[in-house]
Amino acid sequence: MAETQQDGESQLENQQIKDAGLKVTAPRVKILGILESCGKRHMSAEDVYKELLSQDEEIGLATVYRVLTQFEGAGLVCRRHFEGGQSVFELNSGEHHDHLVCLKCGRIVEFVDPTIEKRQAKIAAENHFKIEDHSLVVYGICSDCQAKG
Amino acid sequence: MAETQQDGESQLENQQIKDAGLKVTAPRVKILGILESCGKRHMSAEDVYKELLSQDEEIGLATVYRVLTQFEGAGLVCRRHFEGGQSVFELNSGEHHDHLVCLKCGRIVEFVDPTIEKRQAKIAAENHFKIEDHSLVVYGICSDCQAKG
DNA sequence: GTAAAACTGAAAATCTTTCGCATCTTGATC
DNA sequence: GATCAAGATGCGAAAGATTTTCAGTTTTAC
Ligand SMILES: [Mn+2]
Ligand SMILES: [Mn+2]
Ligand SMILES: [Zn+2]
Ligand SMILES: [Zn+2]
Repeated sequence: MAETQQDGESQLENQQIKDAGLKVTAPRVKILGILESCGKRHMSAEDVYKELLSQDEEIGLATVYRVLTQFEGAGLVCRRHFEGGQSVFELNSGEHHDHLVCLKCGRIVEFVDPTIEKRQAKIAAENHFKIEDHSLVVYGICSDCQAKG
Repeated sequence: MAETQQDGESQLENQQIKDAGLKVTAPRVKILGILESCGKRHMSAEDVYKELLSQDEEIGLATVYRVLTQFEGAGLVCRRHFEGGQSVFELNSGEHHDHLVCLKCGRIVEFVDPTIEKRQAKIAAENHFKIEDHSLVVYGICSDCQAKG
């Protein structure tokens, strides 16, 4: 049917979803599209849901959570647990990075520090842990917020 | 009255609570006592609550959360947000440290790495953030769990 | 096309944490 | 020690985030 037809941009998402081993469905295509082109790199499920609402999409919040969790399992997105309630999701850029978060405005800066990564590996090894993952978040006040008082 | 009498060990807790600017009440003394002598350095509110139940103490879960939050505000304990729902609390040893957590058995190893601390400060400074705090958790499999398969 | 398998939205259920409030304690004062 | 106001407690209810359930729908393989 005509409704099944997708606009050009969706072809990319369709393929990514297929490659991830998931079936191509409207909610998945839509949500991936939002993550890719919404401007905000770090979004909560609620953020995604609101964006869907603003686009008059009939997708429930439960579905948003379900799809984001599936995307996480498939390696398409990463889930982050910063301070303060909700998890935030971001497209998996392929390369690991850590975060600097402003406690006032929520601004996020991403960074990678090879020295820190190496030290972590060393610490894990010294304690006979097989390292699987890590989470480093530095909290502070960004320059804008410092200026504002 | 006789019920008010406290055993010797409690004197220490009483003083710590007073020093923190809090009134000395049975739940506070009991909870601080558990944190100090329960053996587990990192406990969830639920863990503390269960320990209280096992000691036939009539203290509600809401009170446990309230007291732990007060202790946190007073600097007596630190709250940690590891993966997996519940926050865990530990006595404030005075000196900051980070954690290595086993994903299989939950075992926790504490560590401090001056190199990492310095790099974090540098990264914050480079991005014009006034650093306030940070959270570093390394997840892995401990040697025991590796051996078990 | 068809049917099995996978997916969906809405509502209900969980899980952790916090609130509202009537009742009880603590600690300072007489 | 008795008094009393400020502060704490316990309980159940509520909140907020996320997951599960379930009956109807869609996708994909043949
Ligand atoms: Mn990021
Ligand atoms: Mn610790
Ligand atoms: Zn800011
Ligand atoms: Zn282990």
